[in-house]
Amino acid sequence: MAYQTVRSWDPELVPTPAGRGARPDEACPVEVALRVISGRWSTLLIRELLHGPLSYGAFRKRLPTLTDKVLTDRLAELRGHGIVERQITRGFPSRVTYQLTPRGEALRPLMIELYRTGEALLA
Amino acid sequence: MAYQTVRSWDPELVPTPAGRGARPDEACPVEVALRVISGRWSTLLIRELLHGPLSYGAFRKRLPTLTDKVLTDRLAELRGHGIVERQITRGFPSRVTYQLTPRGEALRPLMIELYRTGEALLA
DNA sequence: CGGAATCCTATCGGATACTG
DNA sequence: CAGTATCCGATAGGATTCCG
Repeated sequence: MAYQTVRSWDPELVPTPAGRGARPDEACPVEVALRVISGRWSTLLIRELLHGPLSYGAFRKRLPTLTDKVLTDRLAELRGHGIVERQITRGFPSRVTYQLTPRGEALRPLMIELYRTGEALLA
Repeated sequence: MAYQTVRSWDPELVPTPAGRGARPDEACPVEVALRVISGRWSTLLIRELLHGPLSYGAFRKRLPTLTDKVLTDRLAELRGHGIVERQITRGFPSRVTYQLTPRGEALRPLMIELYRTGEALLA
């Protein structure tokens, strides 16, 4: 009979089997969360939207060095993840605004924790 | 006189000027935190180490599809960030183990929050 | 056992120009 | 105002081979 060391999972760190894979896994909750906030500029867009809805042009004013292509890419990605939605108001001029969905608002505690952890690492 | 809308920062979300930049910034706490956990396999290595020290070979056994190159890269990166340290025990056989530093242990709340948020997004 | 050195490819994101 | 369409260089990370 051979011995083996069985590792028990910390139930606070890894409460469900979904986080116990032996390889990168789309369904792992940690990766799900990371995927929606990952990508250059993503956290900046989320930060802006956590303060309220913005138009395309308002993004460009607040983040002047962000190019159209990347802004469009990121907004599409965030919309694809159900984090952001686009509101079009018809009329002259027709107004387009982006805002967080309830799913998007759910990112706030994570953003706060990221900030906190980053500050701790800097100290 | 022109009007302008001045945005006030949510002091819980962005408590210090370090997080108010208009472009991606290495010194932004959010990016600092993201940088140390980013990269494929990184969160898996951190998860393993949050359960205790591991040898190089133990990593390979627990994460069989992770290649030497990437494992070496990630460990070097995590060591460079001061998250992980390497302990060498002389003798036969000479033993090498990797473990989290106190800075590394400080990532635990963030990992838990990532998991929580990911589960919320999946629901 | 515990790595380092090469090579190769896919994706990412910046620059630029154009459009309804 | 609110985007699209191309192009293109830099990295990231996987496969493979070799080393003390």
